[in-house]
Amino acid sequence: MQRHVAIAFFMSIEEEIKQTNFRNVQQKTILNILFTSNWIQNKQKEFFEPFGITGQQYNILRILRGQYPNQISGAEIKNRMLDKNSDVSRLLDRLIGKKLVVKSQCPKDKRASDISISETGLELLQKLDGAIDLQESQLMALSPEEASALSSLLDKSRG
Amino acid sequence: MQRHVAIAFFMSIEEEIKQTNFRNVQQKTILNILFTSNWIQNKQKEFFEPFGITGQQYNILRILRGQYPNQISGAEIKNRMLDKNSDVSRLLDRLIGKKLVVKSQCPKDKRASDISISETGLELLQKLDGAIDLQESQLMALSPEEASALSSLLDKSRG
DNA sequence: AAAATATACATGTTTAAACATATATTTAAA
DNA sequence: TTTAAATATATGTTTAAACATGTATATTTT
Repeated sequence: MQRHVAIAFFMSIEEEIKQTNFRNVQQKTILNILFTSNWIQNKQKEFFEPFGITGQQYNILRILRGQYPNQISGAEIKNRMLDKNSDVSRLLDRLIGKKLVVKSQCPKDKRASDISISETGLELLQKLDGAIDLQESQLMALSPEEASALSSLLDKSRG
Repeated sequence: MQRHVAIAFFMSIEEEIKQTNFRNVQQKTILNILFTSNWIQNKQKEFFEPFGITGQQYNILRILRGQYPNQISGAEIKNRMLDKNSDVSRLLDRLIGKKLVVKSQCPKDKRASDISISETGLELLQKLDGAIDLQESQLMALSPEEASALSSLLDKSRG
């Protein structure tokens, strides 16, 4: 049997924000979540830049592909978004401008709109898929078990 | 001996963003970090609003108090911030406008500035301290051990 | 059915974030 | 020592976030 030793180097939150005194471990953890979120968003911005979309726009495309070929309303998109404050109306305008999304009035409820991802949008996502998996595995340097534990703790933390 | 049973209800990330199919657990965890960060920031915004400051401004005041009575440069503040893209120059302008921060030219390096928290700023933080502890313990509904495990996993995830 | 209320979305306005560029000063190189 | 490169910060400009308000349609109440 062969033994494998993985040595990983990473910076603690203390090093990242040069702070060692926290009021308590809960505060430190809150700062760590905010810091890590910014860190992920910066990596994503870099990644998406050559494709001409933002992380938030990708988020919407991903939601729409999940429903494809069904259409959903703007309100439903908002419900599913990571940032519940998003200005969905104008985010969609930009995606429609890029021909990645199509919108029509909902016949059953004329206030609402039927939104779906376009062929062009699907093609873009398809082109991104492989790269995304790679990028995400690099972004999240944890084993499946560790990632799962992290996700559960986050769920619980929002109690 | 008495037994205590704590029953906590919380929503999983699947429920929060109404998505059950993730490409892998790493992707789910990334989305959970981004979602939880937004969630925290929304709670913080609500909390800080009556005090007339934003979460980012509080972050700077906290950094400056950590150095008090020493002064630090704008660049050093940036190094210690959660969001390394912050526009420190104009964030400081706003804090100076509120008389919470004072700035002078650094005599040793005339390019740089010496920044410190004002008496008014210290008083504001002092007024906030108790409320912050309470708010943070509510924001982070985890035991010290769980919070610590969460923070460690976040550190490791940025490998 | 009429009036009141709620909902889905759009849009106007104010504020701040993002990004590039400019300026002064300091440090390093030729 | 003059020039070049780097650093600290300020500022101009473009873009998007935040917040309020408006408009049309739907639902509920009386």
